[in-house]
Amino acid sequence: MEAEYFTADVTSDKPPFSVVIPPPNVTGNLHIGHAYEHTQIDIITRRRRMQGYEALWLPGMDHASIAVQTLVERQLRDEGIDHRELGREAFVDRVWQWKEQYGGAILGQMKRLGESVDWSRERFTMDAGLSRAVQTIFKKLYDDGLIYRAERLVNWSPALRSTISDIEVEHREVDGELVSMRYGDGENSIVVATTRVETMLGDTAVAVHPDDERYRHLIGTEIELPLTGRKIPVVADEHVDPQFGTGAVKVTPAHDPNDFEIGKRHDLPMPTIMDEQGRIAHTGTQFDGMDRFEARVAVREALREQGRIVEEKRPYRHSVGHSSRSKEPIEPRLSLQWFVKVGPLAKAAGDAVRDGRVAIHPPEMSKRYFDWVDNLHDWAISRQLWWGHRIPIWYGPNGEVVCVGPDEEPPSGEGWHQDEDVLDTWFSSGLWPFSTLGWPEDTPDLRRFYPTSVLVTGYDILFFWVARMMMMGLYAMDGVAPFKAIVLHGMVRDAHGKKMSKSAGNTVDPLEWMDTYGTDALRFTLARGANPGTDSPISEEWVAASRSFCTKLFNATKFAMMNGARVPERLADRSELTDADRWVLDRAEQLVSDVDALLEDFQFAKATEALYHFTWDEFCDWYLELSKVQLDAGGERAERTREVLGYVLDVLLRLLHPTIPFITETLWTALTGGESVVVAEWPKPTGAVADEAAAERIAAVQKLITEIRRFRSDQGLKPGQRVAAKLGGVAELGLADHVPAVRSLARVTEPTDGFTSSASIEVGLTGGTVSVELDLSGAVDIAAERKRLEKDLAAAEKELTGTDKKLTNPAFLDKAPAEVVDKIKARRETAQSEIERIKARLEALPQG
RNA sequence: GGGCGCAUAGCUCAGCGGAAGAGCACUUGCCUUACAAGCAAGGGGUCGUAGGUUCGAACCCUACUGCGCCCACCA
Repeated sequence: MEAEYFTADVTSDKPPFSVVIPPPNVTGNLHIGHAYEHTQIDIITRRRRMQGYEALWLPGMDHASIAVQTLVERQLRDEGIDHRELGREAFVDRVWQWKEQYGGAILGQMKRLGESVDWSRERFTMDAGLSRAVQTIFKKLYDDGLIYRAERLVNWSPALRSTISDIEVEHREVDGELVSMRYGDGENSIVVATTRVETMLGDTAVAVHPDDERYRHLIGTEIELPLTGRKIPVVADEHVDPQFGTGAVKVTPAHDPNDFEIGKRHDLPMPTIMDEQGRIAHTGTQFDGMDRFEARVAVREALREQGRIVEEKRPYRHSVGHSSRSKEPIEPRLSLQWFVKVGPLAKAAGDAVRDGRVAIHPPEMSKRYFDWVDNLHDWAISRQLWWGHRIPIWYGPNGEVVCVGPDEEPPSGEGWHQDEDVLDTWFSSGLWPFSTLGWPEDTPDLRRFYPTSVLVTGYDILFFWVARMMMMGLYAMDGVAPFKAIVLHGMVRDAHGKKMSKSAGNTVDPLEWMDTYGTDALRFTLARGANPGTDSPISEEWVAASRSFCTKLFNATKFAMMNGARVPERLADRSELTDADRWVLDRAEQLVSDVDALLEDFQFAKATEALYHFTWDEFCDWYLELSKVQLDAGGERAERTREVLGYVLDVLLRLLHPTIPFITETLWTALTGGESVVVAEWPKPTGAVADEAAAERIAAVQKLITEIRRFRSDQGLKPGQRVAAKLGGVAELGLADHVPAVRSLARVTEPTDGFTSSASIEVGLTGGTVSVELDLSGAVDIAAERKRLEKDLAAAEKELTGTDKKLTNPAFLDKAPAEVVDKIKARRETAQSEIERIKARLEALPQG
């Protein structure tokens, strides 16, 4: 157990900080999506810990009971065992075996991601403690009249032989058929249409609109229902749209939601004509025992033989609800189920976000949330499964119904039995933020960590889980919402933004990448793609690039330490530091405040990007190179440089630690001699005022060096080849101190006695021009030089035209803010002088 | 049927009213004493189309086109 990661040093006065983390995949695999999510959570938590908060995770597992049950059923089937014959208790044992088998693997994988969690078994769901929480909340809801039992039409999954909830139904467009058929005969006949012909066996009426003249004479009469010999009434109902189809609707109350409502209004019988596996049953016809799809064909052909088929449209494209777990079309089925009355719960859940007590990141996602909680149907919570929390209701021999609380003895004796159903998996998952903290007991954890600080999860689970936790939390915890912030991320996609799926073959195994490139490289890649609320593509190439970054960081630290870098007690006075020192310190200062603000706002991608660019483009490419010159100078200068190197690296490694914990731990402890960067202090801005003048001089040096390098490259000089050069105008611009740096980085040496200027370049800087004369001691590539100058000239002329156009526009001068006008004016002047300079150079060039 | 989002360099994405950006890929030259998993230099975009607002639009508005997602009990 890695307790030191989150329980050690709990001595600060910082408020507690807790995070709810979603569970890994029930199959036991660490999916790349989980690596993505857990990386974000770990970044948040590690930063908080460095800031001195007492940070706690509430890890979850096994919440998806239907999926677990399906998996174990499949496993049993592979062994040739029908789980129904196994019996309930033996089945539950199997599930526990399954958990033992896969649970451990998941823990190992999480640890490799660098996560620091108490994975002790007590925190896992389905344990006694959590069952107690489930029982307590059920009883409370029951006593408050928010749980009721009713016969309703529910979504039935014939494959699972269980109810599923509304949100577990996926609507998909499928090619079906629309069959119109005649009921009754002659004058007393009506044509109705359906996509599910087999349901006609359960029809108990035909409905028409009350004002529909075509059918007025039939209302109240009875017509014959084919194949069954039954007589069914024609009823008038407002629900029927006279414009649609024939204006007449067959009514199957037990197998269609609309028809159920019509059936209730007209007090129609509601025969169920299918069994729990979706086979026709109890109709007394030859179709009994047929599967529903088989029956669809058989019934249609039987009607055709009787000449009752009037019209067929095939294919007929329409939307059909499918079970999100087992993928087959769901069947509306009439059955007795337990429901939660969600009205007051959903209202509270909506209000908590509406009035700002809970913030959703990114805020655009709030609308989806409101649409959902504001239009919620009552929640069917009973499931006809064996794995899950059983409904704590006992039935007595004389029709008694008793809800048993956690400290109550269930009634025993002849004829008493517990409800066979288990609760919807989201019922217990909704309790997560407080049941994991020991609720219903009044524990120290609960007092300290509820409400939790932040929930990080995918937007795909907003309705399933987030909204449930909101409802349950607010209800159980006296109106205190379970978290202060909800951070929604997108899905990890492949390199081309395609959804990852096993069938598309574009899934990735994060463990393989971790082995090849390192865990930090994977984490860095995932963090770099983590823009709130949007999907994130990932590819192996990008993980490789992240590994390069880690290597770069390693080498930079190695270089600094080889040269004696050390973290100073306190930095030397600014007057003892060079422009380069001041510049890099100011940049680091800026980085601290940028990264801190971005992480505070859960902008992982931007924070990671800022760290990447500072490390590579500023620290490595410029400061390390400049520091070589300063180190060569020796003495105090070198000593100060070692301190700046140490200081900046220390800050940088601490800033990077939440994202790439492993390499930063190694480098930071080596550099500082500190115990562990995990418990190091999170960098804070020092409040130092940036030295603008130093920054400007460094920018000038960078430009000068780049221009010389560009010239060298154009002239085909090898990077290592040193060339004598005279630098003119340096002192006038206050850059005299930087000459050694320019010479070192641009690889130009002091002119010697035989110096002959064979080429020269001029670099325009703010405040003046530096001229560089080079002794190439050989032919100068005049064509290349001309080409380059012409390109620069074209750019400058374009700039002049653009700025001129603005400055000659009176409306612009009149209406644009003064600072914008000044900026454009300055740009125009620069362009003007550039053009003159380049033109002079071109004229001076020998003809070639 | 309702709602939301996205169209910017070859690919993946930032930028969201005042000079078109990054990473990868690409071209050229380099084993320059931290790093070839590297260094240096460079090429590449009328910011989906058409209108409008504005001194000024990738950015705001309208329409259109093409993608993607969510929600939904019309036979």
